[in-house]
Amino acid sequence: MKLTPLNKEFFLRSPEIVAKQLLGKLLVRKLGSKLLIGKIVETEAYFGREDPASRASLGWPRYCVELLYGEVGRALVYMVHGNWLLNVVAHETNGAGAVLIRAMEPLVGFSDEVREMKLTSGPGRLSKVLHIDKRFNGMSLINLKNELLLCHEFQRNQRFKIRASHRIGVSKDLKKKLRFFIDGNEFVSNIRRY
DNA sequence: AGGAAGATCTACT
DNA sequence: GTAGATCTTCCTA
Repeated sequence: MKLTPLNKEFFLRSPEIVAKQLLGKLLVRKLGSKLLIGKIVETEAYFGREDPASRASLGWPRYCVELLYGEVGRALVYMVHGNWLLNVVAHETNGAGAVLIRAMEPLVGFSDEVREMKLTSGPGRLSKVLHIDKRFNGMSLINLKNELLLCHEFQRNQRFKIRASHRIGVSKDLKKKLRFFIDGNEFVSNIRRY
């Protein structure tokens, strides 16, 4: 079981593509001597200022907004309704955007409670279980030395069906469906499965 | 000091 | 599927 972080080129594409490609990839958290590994099963894509749901549309300078335009592969962590949400910066060269990681399937290092209570489905709960907070904002997620990373799956080329829906909790959404999830996976967050 | 925020839980039609 | 209460921190004034 070798951990190979995703490379920068992976994130140098449209957030929509990256959101789909992230499904099935691994989210790895080093917590002291413990190692927590989960498989990403649900994501959402956010674009630049043309996207009314993106923080980029709020204008800048503003917390987090600069990061949307910055180096890809970095974490973007902010608080919404008392929950920390984990995003990764992804966009084409000179673009802006990010992918929100909404849910994962616990694979390694998680307690039975986490698995039974589905504590990794939903962006807020996921951050709580992984102890992700503002400290991670701006940190690279593709540096093997860091405590939080995005890695390739252990067995590549696994097949699964990707489904799409509108983004959750967004007041002004785009016409395009930008929430993606693995069909049939029980750790996809319950609300609006289709 | 007040309000907003990409959430979550519960309880309805 | 929608609606409300409550959630916790950050932004703006």
